[in-house]
Amino acid sequence: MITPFARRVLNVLRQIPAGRVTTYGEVARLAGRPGAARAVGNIFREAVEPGLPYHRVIAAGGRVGGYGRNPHLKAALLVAEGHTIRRGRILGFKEKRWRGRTKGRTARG
DNA sequence: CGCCTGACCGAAT
DNA sequence: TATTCGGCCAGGC
Repeated sequence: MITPFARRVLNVLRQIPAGRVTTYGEVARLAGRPGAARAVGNIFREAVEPGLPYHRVIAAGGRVGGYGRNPHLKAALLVAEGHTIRRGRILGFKEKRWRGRTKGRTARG
């Protein structure tokens, strides 16, 4: 079902650069609904749009989270992008965490 | 509007 | 570190 919110959520999803990860809560926030992390997960679950980096959205604390009927696939895709997963968590999560900025600036600009 | 579910989050133990 | 519990929100009926 295409809803305005789902629309924005998928839009944010497209902004996530490869090699980085973000959380459901962050996506919800960027989509304009802070706290709707659960809803975001539901949207991904129903979303059928191909070509979107669903696997780059993980749970808080660096936990991999779910992935429909293929939770292992999510981990595999993340590892394939250069991440390291240990005990269901991404190592160096806070280092690779995407904050919603594709245009990283190193001071001054 | 109420009821239920879920790819969640944060705090407490 | 792992487990438990309450809160939060969107979607479908």
